[in-house]
Amino acid sequence: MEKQDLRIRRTKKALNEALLTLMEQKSFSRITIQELANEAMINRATFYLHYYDIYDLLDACIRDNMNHTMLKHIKTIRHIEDGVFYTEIFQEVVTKILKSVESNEYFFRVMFQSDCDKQLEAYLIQFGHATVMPQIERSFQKGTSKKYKNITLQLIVSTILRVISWWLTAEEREAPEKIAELIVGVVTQGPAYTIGLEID
Amino acid sequence: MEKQDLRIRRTKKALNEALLTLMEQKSFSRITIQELANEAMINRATFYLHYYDIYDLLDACIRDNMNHTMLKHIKTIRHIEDGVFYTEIFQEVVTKILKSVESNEYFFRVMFQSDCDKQLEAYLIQFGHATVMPQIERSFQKGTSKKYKNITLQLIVSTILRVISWWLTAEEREAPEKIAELIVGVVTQGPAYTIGLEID
DNA sequence: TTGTTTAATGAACAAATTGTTGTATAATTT
DNA sequence: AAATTATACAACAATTTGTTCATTAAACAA
Repeated sequence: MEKQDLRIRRTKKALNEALLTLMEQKSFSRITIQELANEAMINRATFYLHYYDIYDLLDACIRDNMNHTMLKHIKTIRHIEDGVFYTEIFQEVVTKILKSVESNEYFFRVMFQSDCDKQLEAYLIQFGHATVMPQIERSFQKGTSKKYKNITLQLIVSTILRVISWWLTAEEREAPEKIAELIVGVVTQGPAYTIGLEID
Repeated sequence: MEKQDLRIRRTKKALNEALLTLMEQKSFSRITIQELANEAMINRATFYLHYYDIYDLLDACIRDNMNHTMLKHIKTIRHIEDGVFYTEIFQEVVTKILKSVESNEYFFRVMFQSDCDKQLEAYLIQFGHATVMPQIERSFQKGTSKKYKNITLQLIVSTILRVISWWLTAEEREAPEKIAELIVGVVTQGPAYTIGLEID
C-alpha cells in the first residue's frame, strides 16, 4: 500500500475531521453530504470521488481510529488458552485498551454520544471473528461452549464498549485501572455480583 | 385516555405495519415518508397529521409492542431485595419475557435485524430508570454499588437484548427455559464462566 | 526545472425528498 | 340527521442526491 497523493490524503483527513465535528453538533442521521463538504471546505463532488456515501466515510473513520487505539492491544490473545481464562492478563490488556481510548478520547466521546456506535461495535465484533477467534479456537472444543462462542464474543465486546461509554461521560473520571477492574469483574463474575449484590 | 377516532386508529395501525414491512426489506435509515405512505396506502400529508417524523413513528411502534410484551413482566420487581439477587425468581421472569418475545417474534426479528435497535434498548433502559430503579433503591445504598447502579442497569438490559437477538436468529431455536438459564448465568456469573471457561 | 499526470473545482442537471398549505370529500361521531 | 373532523389531492418552495463535464490547479516523476 503505497502512499496516496498528498491531495487525496488532505481531502480525506478534512472529511474525517468534518464528520466528527458535525457529529458533535447533530445526530449522524441528520448529517448531509453538503454539510460535510462545507465543513471540510471541499467541493461536494469531491466527496463522491472518494466515498460511496456517508456510511462509507463513517466506516473509514472508525477503521482508522480503531486500528490506532483499541485493536493494537488485541491482535495477539494471551488471556485465553486451553479453556482457561487468565484474569490477570485480561486486566492488563483491558487497562492498555482504556489508556489508548483516553489518548483518543475525542473520537470515542463523539462516537458514543451519536447514534451510530452500532457500526463501531460491529467493526470490533468482525475483528474479533477474524483475528481473536482463530487464536482461541481450542478453548471452544468441548461441551456446549462451541455453540455459544458467537454470543460470548458479542457479550464481551458490548460489555467493554458500554462500560467505556459510561466511563467517558461520568461526572468524575476514574482511573483506567479501576475501570479495568470493573470490566474484568463483570466478564468473569457477572454484573450482579460485581456491583455488590449478594447472589441467591 | 379515551378511544381515538376509528380513522385515526386505522391510519396509525397501517403506518405501524408499513414501517415493519419496509424495515424487513431495507435498513431503517433508507426508508422515506413517501414509501411509508405508499405501503400504508395513505396520503403522505396524512403521515404528518400524526407523526413529527419517522423517528416519532418508530418510537410509537416500539412503545406499543414493548408494553404488550416484555414490559408486562418487569413492572414489579421481586428478584432483587435488600441487596440480595434471587436467581430463581429472576429466571422465572426472564422465561416469561422470552415467551412474550416469541409471541411477537415478528416485531423483534425486524427490530434486531434493522439498524435501529438502539432505540429499543434506550426505551428499555428509560423504563428501567423510571419503574425498576425506585423499587430496588434500597439495594444500592451501601458501598460502591450506588455509583455503579446506572451502568449495571445498562449492562443487564443490553445482555438480555443481545442474547435474545442471537436466540431469534440462530439456526436451531432453543427453548425459552434454556435461554433464560443462559441469561441468568451471564448476569450472575459472567459470560466467561457461563460459556465454560475456567476462571483464573 | 519541466513536462506529465491527476485531483479538485464549479456549474449544471434530473430525480427524489421534505414539510406545509388549501380546499374538497368522505367517514365517523354525537 | 346534523355536526365534526380525518383524509385525499394538488401544488409549492427548499433541500438533497448522485452524476457529468470542461476548466483549473496542484502534485509527482524525470
